[in-house]
Amino acid sequence: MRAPRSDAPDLMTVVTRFAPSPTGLLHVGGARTALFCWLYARRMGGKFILRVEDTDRERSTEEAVRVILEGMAWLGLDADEGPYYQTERFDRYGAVIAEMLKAGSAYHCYCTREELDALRAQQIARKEKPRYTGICRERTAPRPGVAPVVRFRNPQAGTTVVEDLVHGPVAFQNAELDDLIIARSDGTPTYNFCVVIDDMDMGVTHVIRGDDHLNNTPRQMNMLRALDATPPAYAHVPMILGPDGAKLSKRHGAVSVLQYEEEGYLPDALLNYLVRLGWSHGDQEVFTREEMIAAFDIHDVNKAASAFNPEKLLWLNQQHMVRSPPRALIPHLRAQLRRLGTDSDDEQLLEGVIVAQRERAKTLKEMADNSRFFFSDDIRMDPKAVAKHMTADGLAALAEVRARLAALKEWKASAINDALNALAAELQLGLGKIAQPVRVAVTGTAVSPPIDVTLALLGRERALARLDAVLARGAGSHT
RNA sequence: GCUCCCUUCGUCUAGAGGCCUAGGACAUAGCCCUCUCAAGGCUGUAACACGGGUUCGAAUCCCGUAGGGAGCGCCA
Repeated sequence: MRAPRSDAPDLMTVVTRFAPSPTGLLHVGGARTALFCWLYARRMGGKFILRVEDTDRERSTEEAVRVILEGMAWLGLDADEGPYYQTERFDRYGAVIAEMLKAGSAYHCYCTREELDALRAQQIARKEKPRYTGICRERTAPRPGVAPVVRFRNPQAGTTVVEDLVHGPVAFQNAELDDLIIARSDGTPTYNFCVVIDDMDMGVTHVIRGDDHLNNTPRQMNMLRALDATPPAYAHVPMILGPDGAKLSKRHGAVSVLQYEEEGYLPDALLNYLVRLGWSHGDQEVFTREEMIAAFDIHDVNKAASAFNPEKLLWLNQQHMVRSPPRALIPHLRAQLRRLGTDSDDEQLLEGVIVAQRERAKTLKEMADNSRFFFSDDIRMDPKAVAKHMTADGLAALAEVRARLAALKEWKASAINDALNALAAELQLGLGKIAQPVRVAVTGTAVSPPIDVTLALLGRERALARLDAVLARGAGSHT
């Protein structure tokens, strides 16, 4: 019944845990809390536990559990233990409650919901803090016809100080804390109690969680002390606000982290963004996973809430795309291509496209969008680009380009570049006068990677075929 | 209402009494580079919430004020 940790205080290895309740999605706020827990455990060579807080059977769903697990997996936040489920530990909670009842640190309360509601209403009317006044604290006899709840007997005097790792010491008067319910009238244990028992049983040394739990902490510490256990270290990290500084909403980030996968973000980029929200390491902005682990310290986390900035996330995502080995991006690009109804298993082409496009796209989705013409011959011609560049002059240049390119011995970017430049010089035109019609002809748009690179990647056959198609059409329209 | 928390450029942050004429990054403006679009380089605009103290000296320490947030459930 003791916290394992207190048996071996000298073997104080760090144990953290992420404990989401499966009543909603894993959004960026939760993901950041999970990240901090994970990072701190990794940094300290400790253990990271995943625990699902599903005591509220009404609101918990299996779907939510799945989404949370998938989100954690996508982010690469691997747990050393778990997932544990609180619903599988009800026997244990029941045993502890029985013990506390016997020891007198908990008691039965026979007040009905109606009575409690009325009490609360009165207190609010009197502009008092709504709280349980301890009506049943000294009651010894049961009240017929009422199934009791169990309340924790909180100390009424003194002060409880939370030595918070991010906030510093925070003092609470015990008199401000009322006797919270630890078991409902149907016997099921409540959240604040389960957390305490789980953290104790699992040997959690560092509770890293959202700011919103700071007020719960003194009660949890008091329960731990009533159980003769030493409270863990606490770190309450601030919440994430929407870009407008208001509470995070669906519009801007209160969506599943898996949404970011769909939109073409790299997990490491999202993690990088999240870790820099409320934490910094000198002037460094871009971190690999390893660098984050090496540099992270929970003590350096800021106290203030911070606003989510999608633009910076975008920038970071590009930084990560540019810095990671191109081949590593292949599966990601292919996943996005499939969403567009194409695909390719030509690794050389894929890698070439990634290198050519990574500086021109903020996300992999955008990269795929901009790269369709590399993978599908069914290209859409942008009417504006056609109107602007497929002029009589443009078509004339195109015909000449076609001839020169067809004569090329070697189909590679440098040779193509030389040929185009030579032609431009001969015709006394800027390279743009030639490159743009070619670009429109082979890509359908006025925007693409450098024309030599684009043609080289496309390959001789496909490039010439596309030029021919446009020339045929162009000739037709002039007759 | 009560308790607790928070407050540096638009945003993320650096800053632990003199190094601050407040630094970096995103965004933004201009210039350079340039076959398009980007990327990149350079330059610029832009902040210590307010008021009192303490001190030779305060973004940094103390006290108030204002504004924001959280908690106060048989929710988690």
